[in-house]
Amino acid sequence: MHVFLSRKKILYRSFAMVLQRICSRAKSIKIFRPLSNPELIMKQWKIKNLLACENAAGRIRVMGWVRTRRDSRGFSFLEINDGSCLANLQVIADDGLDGYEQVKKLTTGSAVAVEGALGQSPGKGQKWELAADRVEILQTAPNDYPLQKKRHSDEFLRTIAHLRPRTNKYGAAFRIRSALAFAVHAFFREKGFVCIHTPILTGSDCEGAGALFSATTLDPTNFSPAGNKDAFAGDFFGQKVNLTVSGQLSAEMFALSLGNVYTFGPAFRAENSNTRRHAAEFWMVEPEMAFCDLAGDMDNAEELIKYLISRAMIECKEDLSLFFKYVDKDLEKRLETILEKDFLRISYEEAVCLLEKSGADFKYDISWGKELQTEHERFLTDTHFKGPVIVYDYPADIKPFYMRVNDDGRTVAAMDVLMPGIGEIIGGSQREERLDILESRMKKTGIDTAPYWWYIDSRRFGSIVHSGYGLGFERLIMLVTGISNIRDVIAFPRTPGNIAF
RNA sequence: UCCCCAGUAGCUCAGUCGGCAGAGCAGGUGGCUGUUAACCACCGUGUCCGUGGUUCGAGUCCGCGCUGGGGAGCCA
Repeated sequence: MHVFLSRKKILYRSFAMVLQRICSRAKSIKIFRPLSNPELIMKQWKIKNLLACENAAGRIRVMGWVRTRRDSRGFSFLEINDGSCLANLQVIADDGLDGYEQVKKLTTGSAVAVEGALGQSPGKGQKWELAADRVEILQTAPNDYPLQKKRHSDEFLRTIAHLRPRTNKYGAAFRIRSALAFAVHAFFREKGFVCIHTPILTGSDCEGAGALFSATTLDPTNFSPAGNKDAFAGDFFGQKVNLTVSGQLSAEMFALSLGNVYTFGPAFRAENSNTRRHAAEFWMVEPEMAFCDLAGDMDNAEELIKYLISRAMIECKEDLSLFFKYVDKDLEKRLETILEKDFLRISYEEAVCLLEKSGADFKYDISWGKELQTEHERFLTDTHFKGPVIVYDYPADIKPFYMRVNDDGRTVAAMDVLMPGIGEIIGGSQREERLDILESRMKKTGIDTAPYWWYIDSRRFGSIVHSGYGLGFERLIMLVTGISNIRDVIAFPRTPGNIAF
């Protein structure tokens, strides 16, 4: 049997055998070996690779879903999409095919496996097309398939969130999301950062950032936690437990040991936020850097955003073109501008001064000590500077305890990266590394220090200057794709009252 | 949570001054065609979001509720 196998295949087989022996206990691991059935040896292609071919390949096999069918005299055109790229593969199904009657009944959404020869297409719109000599119908979609060959509203597609990745726009968005997720890891890896997986379940009662989801194994119909201090004594962890709102505090511990670290994971916030920029479950990128001050923090944030945008523009050209063309006509130019220009850096005080002098008619008055409202941020990014702006050194009273108090005693080394159209995409700070000041700020802001003993403790042993920030991953996808609602850049969005999928 | 807007066919929407419920697309049938959001002809489709009210009469006006969208707050 093995006589006819090539050297390469023999090597591959022996490698597979070794691997199989190693993995013998892990039964779920599948070892891929060259198949013996010559019919199955025919290469199965992803459409992305097929369309990128320089020369026509031999007989090939493609599996995917029918996007549309157009009949002609004696044959049908099938547009097949397998999710590997935005483009469809045009398949020519001749009426001489076995089961052509069934092929003629193929509907949008049906699944097929097609075999045949790839050749140059005489028609406009595509370089290659597949002349099918076999069309295997895997399943015909009934005619109540909700996706049609036309544009649907984002609101409607949210009601069929399980099917929306089958559309051009959502398929493209989620391929871009994947590429950017990978790019996040690539960026930090190239810089020598260590990836830390911080806990999802947390015992800290308040991490500072808003309302929390609690996680419990107790039967909610059987106990009433309100006002009962020991209500969770019999629970899994013996205390009240929440879903994390941020990996920052954990990440800091690792920055103080491994140097530069980052986390990239989900965060959960139980705020009743009903906006296009908020979700109850979202993904956040949180670097923490040892021996790094606020300026270094801002440098890293700006570099990361530029890196991610440029990676998307290089790697997701085809998918991005859909957004440039149909979603936001100014998107391409805006992304190019972000790459070209330095992010403008302005202190909170300067920003307030500028806003006061602007003469603009704001709904909310602005003066030193007040929060910058969305309208103020928007004025800075969209009207005044027309580009990304980093505002830093905010009043201490409006920022959390862990941000480092500046020498003036009234501001903290905080920074927000504001993006045109998106608003705040990054929030970060230099962390308070001085034990006494940290403790006094926690007491001043009324935070119970007891559950944070470990965080405070880290400031006792070789405490150093360090900084970090949080990048809202969905907001990044919104920035890159021009999609204006956060519900449309996450697979199955969680917002108040909505968790159907 | 607050403010504003919307809810009519499977989808996207029109519906005038309160007077018989409409179009395009999708779907079905037939035709035509190397087509490409294919094209042409014909066919069917309604809890007008729900509820209460005003009126001879309500898709249309009013109250309440639900759902969705936009904005604000909270934030990433």
